[in-house]
Amino acid sequence: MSAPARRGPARRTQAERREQTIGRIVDATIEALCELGYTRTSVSEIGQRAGVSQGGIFRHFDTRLDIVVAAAAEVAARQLTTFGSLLADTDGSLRTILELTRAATRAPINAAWHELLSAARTDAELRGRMETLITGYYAQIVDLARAQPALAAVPTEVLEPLVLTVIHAFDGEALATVVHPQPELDAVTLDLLEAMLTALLTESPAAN
Amino acid sequence: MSAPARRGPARRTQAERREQTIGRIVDATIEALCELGYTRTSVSEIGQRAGVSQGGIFRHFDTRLDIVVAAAAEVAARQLTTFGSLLADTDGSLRTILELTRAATRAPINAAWHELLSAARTDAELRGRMETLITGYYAQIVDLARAQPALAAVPTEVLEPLVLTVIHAFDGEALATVVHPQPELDAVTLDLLEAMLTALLTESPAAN
DNA sequence: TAACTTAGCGAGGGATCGCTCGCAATAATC
DNA sequence: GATTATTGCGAGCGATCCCTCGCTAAGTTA
Repeated sequence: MSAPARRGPARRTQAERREQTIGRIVDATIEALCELGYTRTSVSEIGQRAGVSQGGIFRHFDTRLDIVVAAAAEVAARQLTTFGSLLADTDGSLRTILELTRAATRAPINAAWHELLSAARTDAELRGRMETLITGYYAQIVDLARAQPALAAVPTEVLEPLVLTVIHAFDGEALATVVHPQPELDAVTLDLLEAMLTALLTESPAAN
Repeated sequence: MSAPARRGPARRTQAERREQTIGRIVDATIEALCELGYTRTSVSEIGQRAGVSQGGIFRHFDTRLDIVVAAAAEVAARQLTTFGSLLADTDGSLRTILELTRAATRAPINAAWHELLSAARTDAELRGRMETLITGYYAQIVDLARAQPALAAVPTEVLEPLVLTVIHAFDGEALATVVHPQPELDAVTLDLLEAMLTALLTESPAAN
């Protein structure tokens, strides 16, 4: 009865404890950002969701800002990996790419990203902390697009604005959908985007 | 010396006082939404900008929510009138329409609209109060587009998703620009949108 | 086992939040 | 001019915010 037959959570090293707790805190932060928005994602709210006391959180993060910045990095990383793997498992048709992109922008986790972007507009400190992250995020998205055969006909210099514009369109759509859903237009909009892109690609594949 | 030679603000009726104060409060709210964002637009912040004490504001609005809802209505109305008059004073070319639309979405006042939309996502009460307003707002925007000769070739049933998608693209662009500005892409993006739309219109003006 | 470091807890500080309420000033009514 | 209604003020209430700090628990090192 004195051997390692102990009840409660299994014995963990300090590094494991720390890593797991930080993981729970970041997960909880993303969750709260999605459900409650940026400002209502308070430290105590995060703590309740993560199963960590308010004070305990500050053992791993100096300020609330550090927490949300870590959450932002995690959101970007997850979006890139999930979107990348989804993209690899399908036919590379333009239609499929558009559908996956819309699904990614409407995913709950992307709402957390929107919250952070929106908050960064009026929060100079958050904006500064997110700048390089956002630059890398967009760059990797464009890289993913560049590897798609369906977009091979797009001139290099217009690929970036094209990809970003499509994403912006879906992002704006996702934001508007929450307050003003129009499910009957979803299919039409996707047809429209596909038609516009194919028309653009078949008309002047190299020039302009 | 007893005649109406009185110093200070001119004599106003109660209706005038009320109307002017409410106007200053709404203006201050829009201003604060642009500069500080939704949650930092506190009642005392609004009061300072409007020159009204915190308690005085509650003579005209029962809750903070009522204030921001009034501001939302004012923003929508202003955007519609200014955009409509700008549109009437120019050639109705597709390029000009796109440029005006981008300018409207990047205007400071539109940031207030974005703040309200974003906040409405996680604030059920605000969302409920803004629903009809947003529906009417979008409907009037589509009506403006429907009156444009440059878009006469667009089939009626695809005009709405087309207009909304372009606006969403500009909205998303405006949001991203704050944290990740790419001024060198602005012109290219506009060229791209114009090319996509003209390609769509010239290719299949009636079918599909 | 003893000494030490790290992880976690929760009460409390200082600040701000939305909102209430008694009071003063202005306008309307008699 | 006297009375009443409206507008405006600002101290104060309860709640919540981020963060600090003294403390215990868990893991590490000797």
